[in-house]
Amino acid sequence: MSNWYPKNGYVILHVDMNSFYASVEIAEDSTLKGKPVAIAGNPDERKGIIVTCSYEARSFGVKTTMALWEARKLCPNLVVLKPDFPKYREVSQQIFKLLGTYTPYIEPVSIDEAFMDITTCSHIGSPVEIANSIQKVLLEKLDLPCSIGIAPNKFLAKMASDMKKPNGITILRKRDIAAKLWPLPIEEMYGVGKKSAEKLKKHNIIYIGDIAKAETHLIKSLLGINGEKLKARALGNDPRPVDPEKAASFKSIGSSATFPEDITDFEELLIQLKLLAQNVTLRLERKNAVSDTVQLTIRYFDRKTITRRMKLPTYIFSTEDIFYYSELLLNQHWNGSAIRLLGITMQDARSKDHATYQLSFF
DNA sequence: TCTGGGGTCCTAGGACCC
DNA sequence: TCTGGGGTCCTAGGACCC
Repeated sequence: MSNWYPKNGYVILHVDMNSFYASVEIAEDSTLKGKPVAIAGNPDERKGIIVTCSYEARSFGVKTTMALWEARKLCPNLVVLKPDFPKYREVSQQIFKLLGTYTPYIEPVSIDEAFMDITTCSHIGSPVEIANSIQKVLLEKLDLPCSIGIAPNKFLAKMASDMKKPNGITILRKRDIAAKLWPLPIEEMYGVGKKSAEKLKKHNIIYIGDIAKAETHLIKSLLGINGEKLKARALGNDPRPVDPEKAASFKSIGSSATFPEDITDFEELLIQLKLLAQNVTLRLERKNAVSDTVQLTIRYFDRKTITRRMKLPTYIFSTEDIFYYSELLLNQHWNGSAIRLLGITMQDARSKDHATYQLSFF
């Protein structure tokens, strides 16, 4: 059993850190161990929400995206911390470095998640032995727990890592699908959100197994191309390779902010817009990127949200340029109502090196 | 006392060209 | 003398994920 390696297939791991931000804080401050800990954006603001929380906090019913005041009501002793993203990014790098000692075929999915293709790692050990070793190393060196899924493709590995938390290792072979995957409600399937679940339920598609068995034309008419993909995955098929190149790639880079109070004053909006432009510049610099499409997001007091974008004839990257064009967009499209959130996103971003030809015309 | 911030991918309509 | 079909670019918005 522990020597499971398919003759003509891949072995993919999905490594998922458990309540990552909270775990990083607890690893750093041992007095937090065993306490209900939550990371919340704007801990002092009324609009703060729970970003992550420890399993102790979860036992009180505290959940991700829950309003902070609501979480405090459920768990009066909740320890609430501000997120420290630079710290999490750094720990994340240490994690990926450790994962890199097993194989170079690693695709980071987010700050705390990665796929690993260990098909050619049989000299290190069986998949389960490798997963055990990874868990042990991350726990010993960084004091961080993770769950790992082992499967013949990315989708199944992802679903598997979700099945045992925290500290789980789950194998999901093709032959396990009917017993382990199909009984799950569709909401738990990666790629099925609230909207899709609603549509599917109207047609009596309740469990992942129902997606697998559904007529292709039905699922396609309901969800389009994504529906076809979902059906294939529910049947255990996912051709996507683990792509280490993805780590360095990017398509858009942006920054947005929800204000403590809605803003109606134009001068105040400009001040906020400038701050966003500065932030976007920093992010572009970090990736050595430029872009020729500026997108402004406006969320009004009633949460109605619009996006307006502008394609430019040249690449830009300076705060001045980004501010100039986003102000233009704001001027053109603001309807005058109170604004709750502003965001600037540079679309179609690319590395400066790839864009030097166009830039050289300046 | 409602609901953050960072992204990706897909769709769909209109303009324009051949 | 009533109107094809394909391709690409641009824009806006929706769904989803962590």
